Amino acid sequence: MLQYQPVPLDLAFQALADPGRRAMVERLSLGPASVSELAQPLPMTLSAVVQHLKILEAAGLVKSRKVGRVRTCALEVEAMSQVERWIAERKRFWSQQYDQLEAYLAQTAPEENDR
Amino acid sequence: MLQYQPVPLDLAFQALADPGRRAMVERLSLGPASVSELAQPLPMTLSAVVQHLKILEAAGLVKSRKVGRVRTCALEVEAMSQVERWIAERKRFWSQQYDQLEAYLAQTAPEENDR
DNA sequence: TCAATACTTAAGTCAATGCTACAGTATCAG
DNA sequence: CTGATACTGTAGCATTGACTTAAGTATTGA
Repeated sequence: MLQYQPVPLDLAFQALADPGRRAMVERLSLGPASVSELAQPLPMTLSAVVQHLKILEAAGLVKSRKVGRVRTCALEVEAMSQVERWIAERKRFWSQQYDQLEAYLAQTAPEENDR
Repeated sequence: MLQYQPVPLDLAFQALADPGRRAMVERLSLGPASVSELAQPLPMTLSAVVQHLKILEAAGLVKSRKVGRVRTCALEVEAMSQVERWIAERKRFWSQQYDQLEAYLAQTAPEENDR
């Protein structure tokens, strides 16, 4: 548990940017599934699902194993946690104020406006 | 505090997928900044930064106000929280097991392997 | 052994993205 | 009033991304 050199969480954010991929993650959050099971509710070919799966795996968000002709996939919770942590840390700093923008502007110039 | 009609977090995830945009968010997590301040450390034109800013604002992650000729930007913590929450909820379900994939496979077929 | 199942891989297409250049438009300071 | 400052907006362009179709390769059940 020394250091996660975590495939820069760049890949994770990029992977989660796609709605189809997020749908796959949602499905996997309920438990492992085969590629076909992942594909079944999605409006795209199996081929496309396999491609998305590769992206999720490259991002470390999903892991899979093939047994016989079936590939079973599962969520990698740790990668999810990394993303979660990044957000939590950005929030920590300035998150006290109800509305930081107004507060900041009021502090320097009183009563000015534009958008 | 009735209901956040939250600009589908699709936009938020998409916005955070870009490294430049995440850099802007990181900067803003330290406190409000002008457009030029946001642009200064980034290897792109001001014009590009403004475009990224629009995407962040459309996603609800950033808010801005123009006073005089300076536009001041700040993080919208609530939108960040929504993203955080989505991840937390996906993690909740199956996250107990150390390695859910192996556990699941072991449960159905013992000792088989491929990748 | 043979057909069906469950992926896999490779092209190829088409739209969305991330930039840059360039041309403004409002302030602001002197 | 003038030149600098701080954006703003629009084209144009080179990539990247999300799919599809088509052609496999293992596995499995009868």
